[in-house]
Amino acid sequence: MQQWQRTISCGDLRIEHIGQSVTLNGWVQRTRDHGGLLFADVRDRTGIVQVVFDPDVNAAMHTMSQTLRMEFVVAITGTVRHRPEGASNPKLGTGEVEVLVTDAEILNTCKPLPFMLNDENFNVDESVRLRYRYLDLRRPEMYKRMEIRHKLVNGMREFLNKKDFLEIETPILIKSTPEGARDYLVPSRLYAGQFYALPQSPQQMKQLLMVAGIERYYQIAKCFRDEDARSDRQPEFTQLDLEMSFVKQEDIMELIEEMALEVIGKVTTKTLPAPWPRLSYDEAIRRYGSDKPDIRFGMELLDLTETLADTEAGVFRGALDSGGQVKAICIPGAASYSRKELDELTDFVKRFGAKGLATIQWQETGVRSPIAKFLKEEEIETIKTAVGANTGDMVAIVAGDAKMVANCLGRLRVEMGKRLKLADPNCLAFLWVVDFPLVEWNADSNRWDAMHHPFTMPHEEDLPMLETAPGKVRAQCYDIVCNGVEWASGSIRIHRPDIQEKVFELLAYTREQARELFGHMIEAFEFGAPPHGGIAPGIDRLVMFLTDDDNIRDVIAFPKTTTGQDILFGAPSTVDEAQLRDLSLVIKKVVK
RNA sequence: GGGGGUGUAGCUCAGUUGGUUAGAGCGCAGGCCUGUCACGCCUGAGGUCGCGGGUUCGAGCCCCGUCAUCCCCGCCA
Repeated sequence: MQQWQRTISCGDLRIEHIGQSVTLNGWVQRTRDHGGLLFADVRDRTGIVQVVFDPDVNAAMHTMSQTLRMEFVVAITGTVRHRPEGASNPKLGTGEVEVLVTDAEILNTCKPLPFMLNDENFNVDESVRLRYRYLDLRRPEMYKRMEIRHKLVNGMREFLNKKDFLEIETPILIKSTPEGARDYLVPSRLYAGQFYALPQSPQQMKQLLMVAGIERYYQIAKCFRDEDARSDRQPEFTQLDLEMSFVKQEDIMELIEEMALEVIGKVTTKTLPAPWPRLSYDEAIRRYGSDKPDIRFGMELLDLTETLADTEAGVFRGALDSGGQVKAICIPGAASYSRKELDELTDFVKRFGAKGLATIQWQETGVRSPIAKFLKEEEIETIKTAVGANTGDMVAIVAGDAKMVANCLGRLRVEMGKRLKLADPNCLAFLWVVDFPLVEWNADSNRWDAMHHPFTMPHEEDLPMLETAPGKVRAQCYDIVCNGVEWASGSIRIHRPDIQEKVFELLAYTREQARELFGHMIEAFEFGAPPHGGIAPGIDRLVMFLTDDDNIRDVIAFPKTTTGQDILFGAPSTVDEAQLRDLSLVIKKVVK
């Protein structure tokens, strides 16, 4: 074949091309050899089209076609024609037409595959897929994920460029600050015993860019955190990192909401309720038991503390007397749950610190409850009224420390929402969670910890409480949550050295410690730092929302396993002793 | 750091109470077939039952350890 480059993509072929001679490039998805005619499905990234090798048209090509195997790389030249009556394939976009091959060339062969790329019920162990990721990514479902990801990132860039943002790269080798997550460390060759760290986020750099007068910055930023992975968490992930000067919280929130609605709206058919609701942290915890509530369904937490204020039931009395709470969710239709199912739910909440799960089931035949003997009949009725339960429903009650109660019932609510399919899968329910506490008491280390990070600006009107009631100080901090998952986190930063100093003091940093860790930041703020703030939405998670994936690895081209390894490349790996010597690292025992 | 699931052919899986030569579908190899599209039909090759140890006359199956992977808790400012 003289000229093998494509003239059209496989997936684009339609009736309007009938009669044209075309050249296709792609991979052989499958062949169907009928002895005479041989059909082959040719795939490129746009789709699949059937080509026909007919011995009466080109005997040599027909003979050659019998050597074709799955995933051979081919160039096909032929005439587009209508498929015969009754032979069209409605499953393919190109199903009305086919290409009658006049010439063809095998551009490359392919070994027998380690797994089938085109199984209808694709179900291959992930480690096999990752080992051969370049094959896995050939599958149209994977290609679509990469394409959606690209479109989202591209949309964000276009939107922000239009709004006069500058995209600026920040370094990957930076200084380690032992705050928050564990740092990935990179040994320095020139300075024995010293290390760079990979950024957990470009947080400090982008703030310095604001001091530098950039005013509007963004970056599609890789972030690194050396912590254990999860199905929705990788040690290496991507954020849209963004920072603005001379703005207030409201400005950033409006901008990001506008961006998200515009960019996401272009690539999804899911419903995007707008404007996004706003919930204070306190309200989110109170109603949903979580600072990242899924608001696609109700089943909100109900406070029984008042209802049971005078109860003599030991389980509740103890919690109330020690200043705790009694809260509940009402689960519709759960009155029929068996003992086994209830035990399972009890085990579920116990994982999050609950001592137990008190249940009351209102069945047709009467009330069924393991705690009935501790409660007066009218108390059970009061509870029923308080939670609005009907016959057929069940109330699940957790008592104890407020934080634990919220967490347990919040998790139980999400779990039951899943089981009962209460959430609309075609809805992207974004919302803002605002007014986070600035700091949180850490009982283990007996000190206040920053809830967001130590550069977060308190609410102006709460500043006086920094010294008197730090736990009540609200931060100018705002998260975006979607369908129960944290998507973005942002804040207005402290730009005044005096406030920053007070916060460091509150966080129990000595002047020396603060200088040592954040001296460069403190100093920078002394040189005319403008008021500024920003936000950082997660790219991987956004793609997951749109592709309905619950596995973050599926939206990343080359992800790590849950155990932090790269199966394709074999990372991490041991290195030459010479390399270690260069880095002044002596490994006494090589750990596999 | 902890809890749980999985590991048998290239892939997906079955494998009875511990008992002869470990099976199926797909893929692969050879053959037949001119309208299939998960083409069909015939034949064949293909196994360190994750690895190591133990119990037993005998282990894919039971016990101990270990490795890999997945899910979760801790952790993730």
